[in-house]
Amino acid sequence: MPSARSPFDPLWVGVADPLRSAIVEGRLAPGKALSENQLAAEYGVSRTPVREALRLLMEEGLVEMLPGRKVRVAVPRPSDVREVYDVRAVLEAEAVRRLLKTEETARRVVAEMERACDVSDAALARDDLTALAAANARFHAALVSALGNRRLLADYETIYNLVALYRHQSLRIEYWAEAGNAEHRALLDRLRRGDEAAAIDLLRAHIERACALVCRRYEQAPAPVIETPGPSTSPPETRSTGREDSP
Amino acid sequence: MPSARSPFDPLWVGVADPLRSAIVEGRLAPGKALSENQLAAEYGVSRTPVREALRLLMEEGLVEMLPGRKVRVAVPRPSDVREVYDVRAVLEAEAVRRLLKTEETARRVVAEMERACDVSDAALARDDLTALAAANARFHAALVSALGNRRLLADYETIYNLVALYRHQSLRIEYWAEAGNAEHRALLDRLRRGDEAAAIDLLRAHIERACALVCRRYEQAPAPVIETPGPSTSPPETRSTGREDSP
DNA sequence: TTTTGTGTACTTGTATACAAGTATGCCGAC
DNA sequence: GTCGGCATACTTGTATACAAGTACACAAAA
Repeated sequence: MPSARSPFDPLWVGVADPLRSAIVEGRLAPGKALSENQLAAEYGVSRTPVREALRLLMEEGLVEMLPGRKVRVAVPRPSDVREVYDVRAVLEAEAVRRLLKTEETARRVVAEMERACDVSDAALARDDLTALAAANARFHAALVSALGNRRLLADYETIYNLVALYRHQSLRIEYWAEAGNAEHRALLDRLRRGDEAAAIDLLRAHIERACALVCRRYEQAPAPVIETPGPSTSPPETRSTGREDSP
Repeated sequence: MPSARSPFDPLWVGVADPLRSAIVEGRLAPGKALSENQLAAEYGVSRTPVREALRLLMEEGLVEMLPGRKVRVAVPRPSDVREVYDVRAVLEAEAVRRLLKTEETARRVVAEMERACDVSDAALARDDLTALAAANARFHAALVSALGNRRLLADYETIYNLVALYRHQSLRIEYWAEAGNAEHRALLDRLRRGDEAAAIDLLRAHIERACALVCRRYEQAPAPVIETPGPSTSPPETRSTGREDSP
């Protein structure tokens, strides 16, 4: 729930929100050049709100500025990927620790995570990738809610957006979903038994595996090419007919 | 070291940097209203760079926007304080864990932390509060460097700025320095012995105590008054003759 | 005295104008 | 054909102009 955007919000949220979605959902590929003028024309506002939106997305790491001051969708380097996954590991591990501190919280959160797993399985069976991604997000959101700290939660959301960006360019969603859900169930098992150390080990291994997979992908394709502008949210994204991930 | 600001940097860093320093160092009190026009005049630039600087500082939590769209130096609420100290505890605890993972790193970092403690003691003996604050920062920076993650490090720096802001309004620096340094030495002892659990317990207790102290202060003085503008970096800050913290 | 209304002097949000820098493509010369 | 140079069409950074909203003070009326 994107926290109820009112029509009285400043214009830049009306630019930042859809732009963020477009990047996170993979409709805007990494390396895509973003022109202030073009975005302004696209969203029917002037450059000023566009600049503010871009600056926010830069803070979030979804957009980056090149030495020549040109702006583009962030092109992740392996070091970035590793750091982001590392942050995720730190936050989720801490969530596990806090989760297990009080039995009642543990029961509640684990139940919610389990529901998310079920939904995830169902979505996978139906081949409904959108629902699957949502269910996965719900699983992690439930876990991380145990942090009980709005600031850490917000950081986690930012990080999770970056993970989504990385993943879109490197893996078929079916793959990580299938492999991931089994590991999620294993984690739930450890949580139910209250085995903190085992749960955290599992979590770290899970995240490290995902990270390695993504990193390998980026090392294979190290070309940080600046793509030509063109209308930014165009669905027929030139070369979009074939999947890009057959090994 | 503020990472070598070149004269070719965009103008807003020339606003954001001194403004951040002024807030963190306590020259701009929480609640102080910040006017774009006034800041623009003060720094000899137009409103545009000022706006970008303010937006950055808002992201960092040093500045906040009121419902009426007025901007002021952040006035911490107890819940904010608790969350910030909590984030700090999470990051420092993780740093301890990583620190103790490899003996060589542990030795190096602990040595650096010890040096910082010595400098801190010396500064305290000389009553040199500036050097003392710097030494304290060095102690924590050494610890947190063990995170080995630029992103976490940056987050920690942001958090540390907020802690500085909170502290300035609530405690005499001598107080927390004196109490803190003893606890720092105790932490070093646990680290040297490689006792992770004890070190983390100590750390958490240390941070929680500091947090409680600050929180209590803010609960005593709950008035989030908007101070009248006036020239922002004025040293004779109206009511600045007497210390505000005799209990 | 209290209350109400209005004007004024602020505030920020947005749009636009201008300046400067950079890449690109074309055209001519070799 | 290839290379050099210039013009052009971008880019962003900054300043300013305009609009709209808010708060406060002052004055007039009850």
